Amino acid sequence: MITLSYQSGQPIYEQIVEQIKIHVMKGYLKSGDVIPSVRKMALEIGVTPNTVAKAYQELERQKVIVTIPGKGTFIAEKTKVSVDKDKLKKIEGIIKGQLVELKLMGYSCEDAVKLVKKIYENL
Amino acid sequence: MITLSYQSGQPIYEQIVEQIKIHVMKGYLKSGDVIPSVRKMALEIGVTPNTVAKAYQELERQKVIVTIPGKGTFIAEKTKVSVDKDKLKKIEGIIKGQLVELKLMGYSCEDAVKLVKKIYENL
Amino acid sequence: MITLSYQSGQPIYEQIVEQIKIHVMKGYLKSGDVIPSVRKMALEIGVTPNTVAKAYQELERQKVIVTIPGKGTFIAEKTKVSVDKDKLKKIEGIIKGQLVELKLMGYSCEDAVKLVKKIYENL
Amino acid sequence: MITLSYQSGQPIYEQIVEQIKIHVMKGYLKSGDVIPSVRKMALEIGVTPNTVAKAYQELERQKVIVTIPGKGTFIAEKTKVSVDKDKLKKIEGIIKGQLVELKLMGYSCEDAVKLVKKIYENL
DNA sequence: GTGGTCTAGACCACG
DNA sequence: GTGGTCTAGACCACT
Repeated sequence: MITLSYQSGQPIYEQIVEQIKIHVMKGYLKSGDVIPSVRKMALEIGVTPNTVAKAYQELERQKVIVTIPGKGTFIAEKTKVSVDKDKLKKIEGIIKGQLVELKLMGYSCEDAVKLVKKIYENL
Repeated sequence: MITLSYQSGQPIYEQIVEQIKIHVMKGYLKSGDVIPSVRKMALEIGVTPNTVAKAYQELERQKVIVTIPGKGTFIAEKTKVSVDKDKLKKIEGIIKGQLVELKLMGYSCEDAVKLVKKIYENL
Repeated sequence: MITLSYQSGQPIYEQIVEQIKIHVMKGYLKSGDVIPSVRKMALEIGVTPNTVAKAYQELERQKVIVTIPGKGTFIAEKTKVSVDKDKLKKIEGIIKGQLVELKLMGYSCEDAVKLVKKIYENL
Repeated sequence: MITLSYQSGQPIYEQIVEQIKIHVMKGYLKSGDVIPSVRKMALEIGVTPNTVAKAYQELERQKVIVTIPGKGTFIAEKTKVSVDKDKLKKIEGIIKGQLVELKLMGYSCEDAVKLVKKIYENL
């Protein structure tokens, strides 16, 4: 369900968050589906429960999942995500940093766009 | 010359590195130009010399600048940057993370591409 | 594990880097082995954690070790080191300087070669 | 007479010292020959007189040259260089460091020896 | 003046 | 617990 990379530099909990979001986006996980408990998930992917808990907290904060105490954790109903200006700015900043690197590596605008398309379509 | 954001979470030294690279890319800084000494720059932007030194060392490692101890620091001659596979993978990973967020915010592939184009052209 | 010389003039962090590389080469440290945390190592050899951290970062840059923040630092899988032309030139320059000294001390080419062989075999 | 590299990392004054020693070794400069004054040399090679002065001081300390106040600076008579144990150890240490790098780059003992021979013969 | 190195101590995110 | 970053201040070698 989740595959982790310890070398990407990306925090483990973020990788969990991101991949669950992707699963939801792709439709592998739908509203109301149960997701494994913190402990089960921790065992499955070989990390400490702490890390999974942190990921779940973040997902809950983003209203992607809901935990019903005593029952379990479920995928939330789809809600329109409001476009948060601050968040968008942050995203742009991060992308900008990566585009700088690409440009220095000789990537033209078209090259970069092609790369982005490839990644997006693979989402 | 350099503007810092203490809220972005991005390390200061990385911000310095990135902005100098951008200045070079935009042509504001050319081969042979002197850049402020570690101390001067530190005073200007209000950080300790150590932090600036770390940024300069990173830039030197990437062959963007050349420092001659006792003389100063200069913009290096342009050299073709070899495409590092690992680095590219890392960049792709980061972009992927941001695209996920964008998609969740309702961005279509075209929207994302448009955003990327806008950012790239502003480089 | 590490023995430092404060008289050689060689930076502490370089000595750490070099000795860990030697340990890896000699097989005392193998892929996957843990090396002491920055703080532990710092205590052991009596320097500040910062200096050890600098050494570790350099080793990571050279792909000798892999560090997983929050978990620890490990010896990386062996990877073929690509021959860097600039680096080779630098090495030749340094060796040249030492050979000049040796020649002035009366060392013939054979003497020098014998010395090099002795050092290499002791690696 | 002297060619400098600002990128080798080797101090300028050391480069001057080394190259003059090489000239002497090769016989281009013989006992009693005059070498340019500090100022002349500084102009010729484009460094500050300070740097040349430092080099000359070092050469004098090593009895390679002698300055006769009011007359000029001359190549000293050849004197047998006594083998200084401390110095030898230092040289070995430096060579060792470079051999580590070479070994990591895949150089065998023979490769290293070949390199050393090439450099020595070019002295 | 320059950059390079080191110390001492702090805060933070991550697991 | 881990490593990453930053500050404040010091000393050194080099130009």
